[in-house]
Amino acid sequence: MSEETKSLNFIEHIIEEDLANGLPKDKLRFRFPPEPNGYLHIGHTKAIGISFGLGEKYNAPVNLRFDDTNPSKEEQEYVDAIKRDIAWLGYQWENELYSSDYFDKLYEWAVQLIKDGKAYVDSQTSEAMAEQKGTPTQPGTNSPYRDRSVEENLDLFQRMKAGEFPAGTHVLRAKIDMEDPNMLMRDPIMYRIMYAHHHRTGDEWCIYPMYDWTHGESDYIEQISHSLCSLEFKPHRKLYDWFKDNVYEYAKDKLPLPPKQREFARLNLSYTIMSKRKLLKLVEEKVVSGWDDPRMPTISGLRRRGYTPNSIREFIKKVGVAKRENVIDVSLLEFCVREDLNKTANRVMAVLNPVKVVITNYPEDKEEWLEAENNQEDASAGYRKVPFSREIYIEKEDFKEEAGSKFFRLKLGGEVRLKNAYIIKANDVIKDKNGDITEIHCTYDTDTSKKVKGTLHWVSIKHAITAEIREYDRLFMHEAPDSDKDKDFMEFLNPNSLNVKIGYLEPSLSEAKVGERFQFQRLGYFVVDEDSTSDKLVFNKTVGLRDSWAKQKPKPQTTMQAKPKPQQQKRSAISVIQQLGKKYTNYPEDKQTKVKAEIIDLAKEVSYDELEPLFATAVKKAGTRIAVMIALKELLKNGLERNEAINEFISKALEDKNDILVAEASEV
RNA sequence: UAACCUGUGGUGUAAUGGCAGCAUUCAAGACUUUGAAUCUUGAGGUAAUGGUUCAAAUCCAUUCAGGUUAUCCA
Repeated sequence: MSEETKSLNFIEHIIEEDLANGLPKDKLRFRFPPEPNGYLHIGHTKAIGISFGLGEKYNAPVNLRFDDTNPSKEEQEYVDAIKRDIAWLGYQWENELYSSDYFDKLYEWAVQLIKDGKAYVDSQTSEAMAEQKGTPTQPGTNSPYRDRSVEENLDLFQRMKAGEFPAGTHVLRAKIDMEDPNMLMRDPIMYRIMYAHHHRTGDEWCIYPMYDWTHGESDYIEQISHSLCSLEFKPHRKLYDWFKDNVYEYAKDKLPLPPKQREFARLNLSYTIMSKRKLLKLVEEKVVSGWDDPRMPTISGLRRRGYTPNSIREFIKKVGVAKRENVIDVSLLEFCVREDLNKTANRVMAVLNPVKVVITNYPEDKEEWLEAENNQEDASAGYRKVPFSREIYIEKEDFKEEAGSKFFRLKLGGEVRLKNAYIIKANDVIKDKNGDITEIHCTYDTDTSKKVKGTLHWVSIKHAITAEIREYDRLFMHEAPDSDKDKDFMEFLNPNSLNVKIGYLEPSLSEAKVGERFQFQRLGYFVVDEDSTSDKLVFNKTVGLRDSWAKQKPKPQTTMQAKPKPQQQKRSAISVIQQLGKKYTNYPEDKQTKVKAEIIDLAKEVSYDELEPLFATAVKKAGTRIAVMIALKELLKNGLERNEAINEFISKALEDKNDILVAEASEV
């Protein structure tokens, strides 16, 4: 067997084990089963990435199955949007399927279960049934209809299907166990009566199967080998298996592979929400412009924001798969787009907060078209020309009349390089009556070989084109907006999540097309929004560049006072000694020598009061005792007086069965 | 407080009993016609306590903490 050096996640381990136990590789089959009741968001991408990723890894088919068993919530619009988003991410499904395709088969199996005495029609109100259900701590009680005869059940179920009863009057239940500690096993409902138009089956059905009855059986019909879902479905597994085991008896000849449900932790992203219901609320209350608002965590929102499919797939890969609750920092997502866009986005110059610069020694009617590299990360991206003239804009932030040596940008009397152009020196400023700077007067120097610390981006005023620039901040000001028990997530909305301004861009951008991505040098990545028209460009800011300068100065009026990172405290010397000790006996000799020296060094910072409690360390923990002994020796050497406790600790150590400990102790 | 699940640097994820890695984040430096990128270096971790073992993040026990499950939703 070839040694797999790459690390596997727990699902891959399960699959490898199944393969090792004889599951043929060509039987591997996965599925992604969204309900078409909303748009896909970044959280779904994890599930998509897992199942489709496994498909790619094992060269196995992955079905796209719409779980459409509740016609009151589902719409074709969502089906279309989901397909578009998955395709955009670059995944290919084997078959496009619908749970509703299996309504006939499910009905047939339900009848079979009734015949076998494993399902019955209950005719109580939902309140009465809830009452009998019990609680997690109290067992439930049987329905009075539980022991109806097979004939009666068959008759009623058939009439339910035929539309003879109003909604809510009857349900079909599986007959399992009302006392099962797992609430889902207490005679779960399999069918309810619902007179609703289904986006695919129309008015053909008036009874609809419930999730638990549908999902596992759909997996089974499609011969899915591993059915992967999020952790919240863990309690459903027992029921999933119950249905599967029973149905297997009816169909095993034609459908030999019983699927296996496994659960992983869903993705949570800091400063955002993932609940479809809550996202819908943002749309309905017009907090955002729609499902594809660039601030939304939906795939369509991220797409419009300028994220690339690649960056999202990379993000999902980095996030990994496990079973513990997690909150992923948005900075990881941002890292992933920057990494991708850095390699692919062409650089251009744009000024968003302009101040005018007049180059006094540059002729008024002169203009030059200078060569600029499109992307130094990609030699094939080529060059373009940018116009230079006597009057240009630079960013207000890039000029100060006076500043310290840490300020690399333009200041009076200082020199700075203009990207792709010349070196200029600021000589004078002109101010209006409010004292605001209206013009900076500079002189230029054609010798571009000299070294200057700062480089600024700029645009020629005469040639600049304007565009609407939409800058976004996070939608919520709380790290976990929907986790607060007392406050509604809407209270954490950031009132300044959208900032619209006019930007001045180099003229080459007049050719830019919707969806095209650029790096505005020194500012960030921007994408042409679909709101652009032939005479007005609109750009969305995808993400800023990393800015280690901004971190050094106190943040100006940011609305979003980013929470200071919890200090990564240095650990105390004693706890480090303790930790080093734990493994001591485990190390090879040369490492022991190194660790010992380290402990001796650390012991200089340790007081006797810190050390003494560790004398009581369990006898078995020889390593820790050795470390304590080494530290103690160092303390004694530095003048610590011996006392009762020390003597006892040493004499006990001398009798220990661990040779290293004895050796250390005897040196005292 | 019934059942089930989960605890590894700030965050995420590896290590199936054998020297706790990787990524991100943060910090310092080098380089730089983007205070970007790149490169170098550093900081930071096995929830606690016992036990089994030559050897424990890993196995056992106890404790602690967090989560999930009670819709004719999925």
